[in-house]
Amino acid sequence: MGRAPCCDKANVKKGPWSPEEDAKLKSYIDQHGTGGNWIALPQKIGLKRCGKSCRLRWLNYLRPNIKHGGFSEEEDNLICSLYISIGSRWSIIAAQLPGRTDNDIKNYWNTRLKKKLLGKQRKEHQSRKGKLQDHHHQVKRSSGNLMVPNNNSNNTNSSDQIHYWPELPVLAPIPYSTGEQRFNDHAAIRKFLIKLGGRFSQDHDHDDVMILDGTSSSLQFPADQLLSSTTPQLYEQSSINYMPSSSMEASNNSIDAQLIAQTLYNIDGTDHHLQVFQGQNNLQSELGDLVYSNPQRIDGNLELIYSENTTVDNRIMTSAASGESIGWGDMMNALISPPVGSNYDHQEMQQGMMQECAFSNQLRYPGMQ
DNA sequence: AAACGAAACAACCGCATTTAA
DNA sequence: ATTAAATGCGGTTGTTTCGTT
Repeated sequence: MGRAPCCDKANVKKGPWSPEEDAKLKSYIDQHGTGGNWIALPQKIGLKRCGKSCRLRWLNYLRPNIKHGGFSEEEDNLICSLYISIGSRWSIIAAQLPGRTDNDIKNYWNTRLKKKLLGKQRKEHQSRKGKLQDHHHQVKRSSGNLMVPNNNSNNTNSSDQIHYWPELPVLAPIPYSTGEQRFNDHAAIRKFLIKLGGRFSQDHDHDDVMILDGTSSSLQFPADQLLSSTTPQLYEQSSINYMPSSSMEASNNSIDAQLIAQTLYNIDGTDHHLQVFQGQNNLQSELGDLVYSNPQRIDGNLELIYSENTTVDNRIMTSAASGESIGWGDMMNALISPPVGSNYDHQEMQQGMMQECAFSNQLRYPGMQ
């Protein structure tokens, strides 16, 4: 048995909205609000529209302070950064961009932003391909631990650091340009992170305090998996206490929560973003320094995020280049697992990572195994 | 000027989640 | 606790606009 239809399909108008319909809907909602019932609303005001259609029209076009088009570089960066972190959760991404709707952002991503990034990426890919292969062989010969860059090297050119494990996308801080509340709001952060799978210590018996942007929410994430994989260790920094969870069941949602927390942390407009890199391996520190001392690198095009040597492997680039859509699963796999069939030595790479993480964890948690 | 294709935008559809009875 | 309705979301499709030939 199928689901009951939300409206009488035969009696509802479809297609573009006329100015009259818009006016009717807008004036009613302006005066009375939605009444908490979209399904009943069209009948009330004599619109032959499905309630869902009314809702969509209101949310995407009629409600006040909606912006269309003219995305700034700042917005581009934020969208890309969040997409990398949480995937195609457009409503969440939209919540970070005042005046933007999820539909708008989704369309913008699908029609322009993705191409813009991939165009850049492909150019980079071509120019670096030869360089990368040469250097990879060199490193493999000279070092047993790929995670540890040569400390003697003063070379901060990112193209010479690309042989190590991919860093997470890191963005220069983007100051909020409006007074609108986003994740500065305690309740919003809480709600959002709970939704993504984070837990608050008041719900459990913990006193761990994680502070995002000065907000003293108490959060805890089962983050073991990420700590032993690719994520920079954000959580133990001076403003954030991370306690590794005893659970090994780090869900995707928890990973999402961490990633977006990190993303938001990185872009929250304060200067403590540099702490993200403390306690990490030298490479990540250097990359952090590099990024923040050289915002041009990522300004407007996010080359770091999509450079072929860092986060996105050939599987994605191939599918993207051929016009296929890139799924979040693919993206995550590319971030968390090494590229299969690439030039990287998978096991060697992972082993190096594990060693490096164990070492840095030992430094940070001397008493812990 | 017409035809065509690509890009951009608007809206729909179906599924998942939330809410209320 | 259960269930149906309402809502929200993301993927997809349809339509319009723009640029090129």
